[in-house]
Amino acid sequence: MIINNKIDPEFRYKKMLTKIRESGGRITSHRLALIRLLAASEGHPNATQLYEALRRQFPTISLATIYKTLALLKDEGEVLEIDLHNDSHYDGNKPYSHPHLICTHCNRIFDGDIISGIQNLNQEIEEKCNFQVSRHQLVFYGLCEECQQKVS
Amino acid sequence: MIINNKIDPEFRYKKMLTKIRESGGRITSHRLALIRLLAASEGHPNATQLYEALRRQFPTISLATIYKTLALLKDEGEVLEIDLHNDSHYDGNKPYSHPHLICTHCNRIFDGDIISGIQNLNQEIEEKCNFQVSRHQLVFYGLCEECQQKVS
DNA sequence: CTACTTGCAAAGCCTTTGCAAACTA
DNA sequence: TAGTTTGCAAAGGCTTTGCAAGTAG
Repeated sequence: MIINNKIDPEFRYKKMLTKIRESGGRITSHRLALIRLLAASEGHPNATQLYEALRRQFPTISLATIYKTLALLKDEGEVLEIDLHNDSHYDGNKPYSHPHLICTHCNRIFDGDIISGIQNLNQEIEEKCNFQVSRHQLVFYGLCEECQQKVS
Repeated sequence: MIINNKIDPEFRYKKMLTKIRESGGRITSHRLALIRLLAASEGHPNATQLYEALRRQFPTISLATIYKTLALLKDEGEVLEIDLHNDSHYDGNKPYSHPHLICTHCNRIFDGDIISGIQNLNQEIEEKCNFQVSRHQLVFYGLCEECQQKVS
């Protein structure tokens, strides 16, 4: 089910459709297409990027629909919102808390869920701070491999 | 210089004033008062909270002035902006990247800079992802000690 | 006196909301 | 057909900006 540090988009696609149906939601062509994009979440798009991508195939689709469907999937726990400065990005491929690495040069967002130290961190926080962690948002800013060479 | 996991507010106060002077900025009564609040950053206030606090003593102060001074101090590296969902909070006491713990029940923001695992995390990211970390924003959501008892 | 800072109001951005028309099941 | 979803436009909330008046140095 896991391919190259990425969950099988087809699996995520079906899971999201099922969740919507189970909650009494309806499947429209716009939702189908949006969910297909979110299932892969290639590049961790924001609402506008999803909108632009879908507009080619569905010229009448609106940003409001994107936001409404994103809110629905967030409520169902099927999409993770990555809150950046006045610019939310979305991950429907791995909708659980995991670190992200953001390149300050090319602005790409990378998954950092290979990092193993998080579990220890949560435990350390519970022990030292008596704070019971339920979720997190960890963002590391810096230079990705490609940009390190360009900049240096 | 460090008191109870907090840097001496007086030290921070003087440091910020010096930085502003050095960059050709002027010291006004409003800036003095704002910097005094930021030096302690008790409770990690946002712009509106700083505004409300200062308005008692300076009825004519404006939100714009708060934002402009915050921007100035951010540029100088003397204030850390904590980017939360449509709501930035500020820390002028410890203006460097450090973790924050946010209680989802009482909404208080705690410093998590006692956590030692961060260094290892940065190193793990550089090794495994070939990503050169320059700064980070780590936010853990959950229940603080007091609220764990209230909720349970 | 000169240059910087202030307050006000307006504008910007992203996101949400209200509502009639369109559509799914 | 009944209830949900859509697009549009307007509204919301936070933050930034333009500019004339005020102030620090």
